[in-house]
Amino acid sequence: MLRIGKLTDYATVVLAVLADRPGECLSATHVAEATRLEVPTVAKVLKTLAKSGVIDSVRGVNGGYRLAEPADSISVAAIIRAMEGPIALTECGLEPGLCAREQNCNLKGNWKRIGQTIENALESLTLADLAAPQGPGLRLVTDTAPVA
Amino acid sequence: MLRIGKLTDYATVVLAVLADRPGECLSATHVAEATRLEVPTVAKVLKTLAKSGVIDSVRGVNGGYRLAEPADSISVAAIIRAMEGPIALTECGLEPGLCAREQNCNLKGNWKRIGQTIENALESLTLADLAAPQGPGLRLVTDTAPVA
DNA sequence: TTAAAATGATACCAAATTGGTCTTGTTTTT
DNA sequence: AAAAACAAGACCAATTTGGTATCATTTTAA
Repeated sequence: MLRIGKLTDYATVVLAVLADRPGECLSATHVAEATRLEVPTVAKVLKTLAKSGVIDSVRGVNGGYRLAEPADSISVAAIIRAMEGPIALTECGLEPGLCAREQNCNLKGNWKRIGQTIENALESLTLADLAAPQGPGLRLVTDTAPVA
Repeated sequence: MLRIGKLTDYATVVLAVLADRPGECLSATHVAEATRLEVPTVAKVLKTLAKSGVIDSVRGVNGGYRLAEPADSISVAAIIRAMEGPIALTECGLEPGLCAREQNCNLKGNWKRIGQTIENALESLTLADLAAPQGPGLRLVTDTAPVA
């Protein structure tokens, strides 16, 4: 199963809550109650998202977190990147030197392209689309330019 | 990093070798030498691929493995499915009942759609494309119908 | 008929990743 | 000054995964 981590899944749920109350500052505790997730887990997710700039954090009493941008400006790709790092299916697609027989391997470049294509698909899908109950215009525009 | 297992990566390398000699029956040992991978690992990959019908196996002396279909008929999606099972990014996208708050979660359906979109993208890419050194027409046609 | 070559099946171990929790420190408001 | 909330990092446990070894079965060829 081509997969992402559970925390990334949680991240979308958490972000959906924030998207529901634009501008408001919600504490980790509040989000945990809304999502039925454990507080420490939610806190971890929120911190990770804040570190990469997807959400803003406000410290002190009545502090909390809020979206850094409107929900329709936050791409699913950005969320996944925030939680999991660069999007690539194989290590080969990331950095050279990890694969022992890199020079004889004619597949590496193609894996990279596949990853980029998927990333493009996720780039054009936003948090607003995800949060919408059965979002009407959930359209995925993917890679367009032939990768020659 | 949105990822697939190492064995799936190996599978593409292994299949590329088989694609290079259409019709010929290559033993696990031979493929291992060609790919510089360990024999037991290659054997495991080949067996998995054979079980799901991507390649055919021939037992006995001079036996081995060969592609079940022409390389341009074997999709990357089929390879990934053979090695990893159903393509889905989250458990929610697979079977209901795994998520505690499934009924209050408005994201589930959308995750499933994202997974299907990616699967479509991988469906239209074949082993022949992967094996081609710098394949000219590496085009990915993805989900087309708006997911309303 | 027998031996060798090859796959089939299974079990097992070790290591890496991940999910989850806890503790301590810092900031800001009241 | 105290309380509320985030920040940072250490830590542990469990699942998964990669990799290896063992034994059985099939088929060809001498």
